[in-house]
Amino acid sequence: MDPLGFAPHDHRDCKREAMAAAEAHCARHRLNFTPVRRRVLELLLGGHRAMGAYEILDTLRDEGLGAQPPVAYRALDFLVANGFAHKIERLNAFIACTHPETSHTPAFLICRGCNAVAEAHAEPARGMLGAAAEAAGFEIEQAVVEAIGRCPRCRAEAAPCR
Amino acid sequence: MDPLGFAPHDHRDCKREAMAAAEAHCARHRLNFTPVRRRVLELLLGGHRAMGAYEILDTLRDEGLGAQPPVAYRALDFLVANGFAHKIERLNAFIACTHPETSHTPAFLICRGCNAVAEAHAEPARGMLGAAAEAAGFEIEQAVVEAIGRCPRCRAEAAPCR
DNA sequence: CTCCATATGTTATTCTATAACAGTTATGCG
DNA sequence: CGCATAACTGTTATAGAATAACATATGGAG
Repeated sequence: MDPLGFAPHDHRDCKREAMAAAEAHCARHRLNFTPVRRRVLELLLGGHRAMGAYEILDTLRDEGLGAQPPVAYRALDFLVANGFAHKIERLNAFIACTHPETSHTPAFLICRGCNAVAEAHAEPARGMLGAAAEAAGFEIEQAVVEAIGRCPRCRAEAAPCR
Repeated sequence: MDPLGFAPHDHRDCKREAMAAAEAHCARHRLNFTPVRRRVLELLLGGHRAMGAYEILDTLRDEGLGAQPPVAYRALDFLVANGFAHKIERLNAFIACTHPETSHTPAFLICRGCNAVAEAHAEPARGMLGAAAEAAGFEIEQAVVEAIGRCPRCRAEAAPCR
């Protein structure tokens, strides 16, 4: 559980930009960017890692923004539905989207050492999977692509002499 | 929750073959294919669909093979670790592998209508994702690829006139 | 103002998963 | 054989993830 993206950068910048993008998107689409929703996105952006719903809920509770699970889940549902965050199925956790607005099929690189998560692009509907689906008569609407492995930092720690 | 593979076939056959393959693999690798493990694989093969750990546990309990969650989870862990079954992260459920022995990177087609799951091949480590990982210095060890959509049957039901 | 949609608050429950420890069986080795 | 050890099972307890159901508030649209 550490920085992220696997490359150091200014978190404040990406947080500020992402919040601004979310504000703009909500204004444009008449979406209700309420305090709870805003705060949850801030938490995800600030944590800059995959966070469990209950971890987020703890903070909301401390801040008087809601004490029960549905409060957190509703906000997370909103963020996911609007592309501001993604769910990492493998971790049962959520992470802020690092490039919203861009239409994308997200793929994730999950480090099994430090649980850091990087978001990448992938179009699984094309390529082998798409072909297999078509052959089976299956219509792909959405895809979960999550690679588990080791990030540069953890690889370096594990095998310093390589 | 229905048949599977999206194509009708003789379940008895695939069940018998898969059990035989598991027996052989365990014998060859000195793995302990105990009654609980055997029974859980049978259940997965017989159900021929993604099954929750607690659904399996219910049956084990009825049959006097174990009443507590760890019993089911341990057996499932064994089956997954040895390639006899896979976990469907999206459903928090487990499914028997339809072609064990073959080394493979499984990908799944999950129907959101009936929850049927078909197993396909995919090599996400190649292609776009592999390139992105390499660029990030990330070493992929394993990947979860799950496509959500509609199977032929559910597509037909939903849009009979298409 | 009233109705309706949207969002929040709360209770309760279900499902998923694992930690921790106790007992039991199987196996290998001296 | 007898013992040590590893592997497996049994059980208790708890943590974590998710949602159903219903109550309340709030903010427009007509």
